[in-house]
Amino acid sequence: MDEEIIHNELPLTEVFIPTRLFHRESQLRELERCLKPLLRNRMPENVFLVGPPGTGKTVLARWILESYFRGRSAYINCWKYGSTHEVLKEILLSLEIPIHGREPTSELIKRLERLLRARKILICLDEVDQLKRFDILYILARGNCGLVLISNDYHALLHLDARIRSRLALTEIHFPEYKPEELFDILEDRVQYSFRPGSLPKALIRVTSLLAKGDARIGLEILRRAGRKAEDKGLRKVTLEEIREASKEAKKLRKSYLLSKLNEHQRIIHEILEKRGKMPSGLLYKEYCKLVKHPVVSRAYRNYMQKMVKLGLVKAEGYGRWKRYEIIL
DNA sequence: CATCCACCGGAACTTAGGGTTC
DNA sequence: GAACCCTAAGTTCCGGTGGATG
Repeated sequence: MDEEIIHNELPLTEVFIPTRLFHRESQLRELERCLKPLLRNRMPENVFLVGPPGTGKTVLARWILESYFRGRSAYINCWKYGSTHEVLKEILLSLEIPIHGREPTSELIKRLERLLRARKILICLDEVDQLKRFDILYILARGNCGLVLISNDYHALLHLDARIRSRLALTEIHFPEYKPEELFDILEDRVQYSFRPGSLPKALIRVTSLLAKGDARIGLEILRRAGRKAEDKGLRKVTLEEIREASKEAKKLRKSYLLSKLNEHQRIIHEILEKRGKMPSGLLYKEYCKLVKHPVVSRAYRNYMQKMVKLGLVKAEGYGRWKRYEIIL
C-alpha cells in the first residue's frame, strides 16, 4: 500500500515519550522542584502523582527520568511487576546490577541497600496501587532514594502505616482531566509525527478530543484505530465515520480488556451485577452460589470483589456488613 | 443500652505451578 | 531431575465492626 495514512504508529502508542509536553506546565515545574536536588546530590522530595487515566502522569514522569536522571533512575510498572521480588529485580536490572532472578528476596534487598549506600537514585513506581504487598515501600522509605509514585486512585496509599506515610512525606501533584482544547493540542502534536500530511483533517482531531472525555490515551487510541480503518478501506483520508467507529471500539475494548482479566466465577458475579444493578454484598454472594455448581467460599468471593473494584469495573459503597456493589463499566 | 448479627478483611496455611541452577 | 526460589488462588480461622434489635 503506497498511500498509507499512518506512516509511524509509535507516537500514537503509550511507549512513546514526546519531546514537547502540553498543558502540564505547573505539574512539570513542581516535579522538577521536588526532584532536582538530586542533581546536586541532595535528597529529593518524594512525590505522588495522582489523577484519572490518560492525564499525562506516566508521560511526565518518564520524560523527567529520561531528561535528567538517565542511568540513575528506575521506572517500574507495578501492574506488570507487582510483587516485592519482581519490583526489586526490576530496579536492580534497570540500574544494570547483574542478577539472575534466583536470589531470594532478602538477598535482593541487601543488594539494593548496598547500592543505595553508594549513591542516590530515583525510583518511579507506576500504578503503585497494584502492588500486591506494600513492604517494598517500607524498604525504599528508609533508603537513600527519591520516590515517584503514580496512581489514578487517590486512596492508593491510604491504608499504609501512618509512620511510613509520614516518613515518605509525599508531595502530591494532581493531574486533572484534560479539557477538549488541551487534548486537541496533544493529539495534533502526535498526529504530526504519525499521520501522512493532509490525511487527517483538523476538524476530526477536534471531534476526537471531544469524544475522548479528557483521556489522552483514549484519544490516541481512537486516532490510531481510525487511521487503520481508513487504510483498510483504501481511503486517502480519514473521515468522520472511521472516527465514530473507532471511538465505539475504544470504549468497548477497555471493558472487554478488563473482563478478560476475570475468571469464570468473577464473570458470573459481574453478570449478576449487570442484570440486577446495585445490590448488597451478602445477597450477591447468595445469588452467585445459586448459579454455580462449586462456588468458592465467601472469603474468596470478597477477594473477587476487591479485585473488580480495583479494576474499575465495579463500585463499592458502605462498609462492613452494609457494603453494596454496583457496576461501573 | 447491651447484645447480636452477618459480613469484612488480615493472617497463616495449602496446593499447584513455573522458572533457574547445578 | 533435584533443589531452590518464587507466585497465585483458595481455604480456614478469627478478631473487628456498627446498625439492628429488644
